[in-house]
Amino acid sequence: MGHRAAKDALYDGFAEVAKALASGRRAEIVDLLAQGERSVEDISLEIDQSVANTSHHLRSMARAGLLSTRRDGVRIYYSLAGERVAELWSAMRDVAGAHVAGLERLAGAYLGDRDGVELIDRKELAARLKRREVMVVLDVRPATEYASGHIAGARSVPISELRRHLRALSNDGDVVAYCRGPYCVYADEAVRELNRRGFRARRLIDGFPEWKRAGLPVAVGKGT
Amino acid sequence: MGHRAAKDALYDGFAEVAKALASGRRAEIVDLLAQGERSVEDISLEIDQSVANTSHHLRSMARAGLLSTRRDGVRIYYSLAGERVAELWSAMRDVAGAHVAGLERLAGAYLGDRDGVELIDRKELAARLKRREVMVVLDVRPATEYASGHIAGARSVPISELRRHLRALSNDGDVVAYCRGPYCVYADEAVRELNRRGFRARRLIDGFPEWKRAGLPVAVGKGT
DNA sequence: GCATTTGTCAAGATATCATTTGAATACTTG
DNA sequence: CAAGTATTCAAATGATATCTTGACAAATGC
Repeated sequence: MGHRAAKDALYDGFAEVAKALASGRRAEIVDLLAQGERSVEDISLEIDQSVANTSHHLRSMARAGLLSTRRDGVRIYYSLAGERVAELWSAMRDVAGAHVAGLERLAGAYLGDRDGVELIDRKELAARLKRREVMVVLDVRPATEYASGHIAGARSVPISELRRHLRALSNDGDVVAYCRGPYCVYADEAVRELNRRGFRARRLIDGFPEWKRAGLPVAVGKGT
Repeated sequence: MGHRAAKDALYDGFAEVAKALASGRRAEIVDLLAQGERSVEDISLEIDQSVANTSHHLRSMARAGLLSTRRDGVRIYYSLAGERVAELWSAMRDVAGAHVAGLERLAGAYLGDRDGVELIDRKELAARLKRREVMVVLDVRPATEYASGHIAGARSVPISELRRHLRALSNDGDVVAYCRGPYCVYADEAVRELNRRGFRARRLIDGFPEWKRAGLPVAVGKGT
């Protein structure tokens, strides 16, 4: 094999990783797994695809080194193969967000009108938590995701159960909601609902994976 | 457009970025541009493709937000569209290196036997430079890449001119060679040649872009 | 103006490839 | 062995990516 052929082959090898991510459905899977491990069936429900098709996508990403698996009884759990994969996904999302023509339009179509949703960044939230300000932080992801890791001090209030919890929320102090990441709808919905009910609510600008990767305080388990 | 359709469209948008990187030749281009901007013809020579085909690859990556352009007279210079793109490439390379089956074999075929090439990591080299130890740092990339940015204190000795410079190198103290990145051959070749001539030579484990991104001291210009 | 240099575009040849579905198969547990 | 879960297979579908060739465009300099 000549020098050029060897170089081409090597870079084709790198490109395998990009190929594995070059599909919207697989991007959804990676985004989901950034929250923690999930079973095949679980994933297939979340991305609205058949189990067979989902399995196919998962296998091919695992072959490319993006995912790893763990068997527990009759179930197989997939997760990201490492920290670096999460960073790869985050970089890809940022690059797309910064430059891809029309991505803003697509995000708008999915997330709805974001004008009414006030944002708070990681740094400010972290500082406020550290100063122990009076403030409620709501993790509006499904309970299992909360259990496998959440912002230290946050309460689990899945978006589907937000209304039930509204009564118990005190109306003084701010409310901050967060979910899976910058393009996740749950926190937007929560903030809009809370604002309608008279709370001063904001959403964290991104989500839990970014918080954790920044080395900020996290907790694990079902909590209270 | 339904909720599901909107979500799919958004994630297809993210996947565009991966698609743009999902080819070995385009990966080579990004790796090259991580060293600094280059003209179309220059790039086409480096990746051994026709100008037309190279232009095509460049345009499609620019559309995906990975590259930006600048015109200077009759030439057009392409460069990475931002820091985040360099990070994306680096994450992709690392994930591939850590997991892709057979990548090691491919790297071996391209780089040759690496057993004889001793490595030094960024941290150690930075510490030694800071302590002002007696040591020669050689930038063995082409001179233009050196000029557009290099490790502070390094000397430009393109691999093609290494032999001519050997005589002038003092034989006490260590020699460290570096080039474009972890999979670049130049530094390997330099270290092997230097070892044959009786120097104690090592290669920096990655390359200049990683050094710069780590916030370590860099310099710009032709130097001495 | 006109030739030169450099890059882009359009069309086409070629060779595959990716996605999805449904049925069959494997693996683990009880 | 039966039930539940995941993978694989075969096949249909509908493209898609890469590269080449040749024509065109934009800037420069004579």
